[in-house]
Amino acid sequence: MADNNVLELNLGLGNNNNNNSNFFGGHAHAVQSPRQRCPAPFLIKTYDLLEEGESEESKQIVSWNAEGTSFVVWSPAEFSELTLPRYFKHNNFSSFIRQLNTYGFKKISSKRWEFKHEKFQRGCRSMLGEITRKKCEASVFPAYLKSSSEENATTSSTEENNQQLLMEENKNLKKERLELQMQIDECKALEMKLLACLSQFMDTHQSKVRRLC
Amino acid sequence: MADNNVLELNLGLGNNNNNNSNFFGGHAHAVQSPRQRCPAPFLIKTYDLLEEGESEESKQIVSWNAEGTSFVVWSPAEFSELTLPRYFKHNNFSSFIRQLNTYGFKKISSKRWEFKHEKFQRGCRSMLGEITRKKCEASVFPAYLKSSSEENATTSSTEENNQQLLMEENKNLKKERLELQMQIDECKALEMKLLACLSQFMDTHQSKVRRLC
DNA sequence: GGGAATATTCCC
DNA sequence: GGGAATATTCCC
Repeated sequence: MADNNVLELNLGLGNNNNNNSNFFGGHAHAVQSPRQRCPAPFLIKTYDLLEEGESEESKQIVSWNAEGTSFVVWSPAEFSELTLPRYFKHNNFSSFIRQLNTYGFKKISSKRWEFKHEKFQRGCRSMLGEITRKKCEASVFPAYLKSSSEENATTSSTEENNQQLLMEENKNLKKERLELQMQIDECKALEMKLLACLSQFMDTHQSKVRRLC
Repeated sequence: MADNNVLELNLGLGNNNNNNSNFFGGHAHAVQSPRQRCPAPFLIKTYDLLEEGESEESKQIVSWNAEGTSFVVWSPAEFSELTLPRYFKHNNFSSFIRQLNTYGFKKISSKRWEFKHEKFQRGCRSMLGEITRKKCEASVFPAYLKSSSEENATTSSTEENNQQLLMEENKNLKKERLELQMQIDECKALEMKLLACLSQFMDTHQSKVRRLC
């Protein structure tokens, strides 16, 4: 067990940095409070990759837009071949896009590979912590309760409403769990009785037959 | 959308093969019938890596045991540095171990890094399809509920944090409900069998006694 | 775009 | 060893 760690190599061979947690002294998955978290590795890497691209040549591959409110991948081919593997464990443009979608970025041009997220802007590294991964759950919230845009300021009434519904459902689920558990206990008790009955019956039968013979 | 594919590069740059699905013409996550599936990429790579190691030098790094019923990583350091990155997207021995555990391999020696799985044996590539990933069964309460005081959340995010915890707990409760329901179904089925058994036994007994009297 | 599977990481 | 988060892949 402890041996694993001894044997682990940190060669830092190349195309990625495995030491994200070192930088932020935190655990990527500690507690998921939506604000003020250390940003996800993906966001930091993407931000770094844009910051690094201050030379003219790299700007032809990927860069912020003029205002620094979105970014453009000018050359997806070079970006995939040269940039991605230096930051990630792959060179697939579509995997990069998948991550952008996961974190709520929007493609804002049909002509260019231009992506935007309210909290992802040049010079605002500290805002990255406010970008959260989309949850895959969603079944908890009825669709009609969801606000139309995720970027909206949270209307407190909706939120309270949601919370109340959640607590209600939660309470019911716990009650149901208790009932199910009791059902199981009953089932098991009955099972025992049946088995006892069967075994007793077999004994009786045996001796009765023996007596009769 | 379709453009993504056009723009994707398959450079085969180096440390990994992204084209598993090509070999098997199947989808890694198609239908999960327990038998006769195309094996998980991890299993194929690990098997390949052992098959490749027929030269004497690579046998000093990793090899099957004498009977071909388990395998040994003789040199974890070289294995991590040289072998792993040629098959996987990392060079961490512990990540490799994590995968072995996920697929149900057992460490069978305290002195060596020797691992065994009933369905993972030399010359039996076709058995790999019978090895399945372990399912992750979640406990109802998220781990982070156990530690009482977490990082100091701001008053505004406390509520959101709360909500997230609620959603998490909710999700887990639903999962547990399903499991309990299944337990009950099993219980009931067993009950039926026992009752049938009992009644049949009584019939037999009755007629036997009647005949004897 | 996003659902869902597998892979990798990090922690206990 | 395994839980759980993030990353990567593959498919619709």
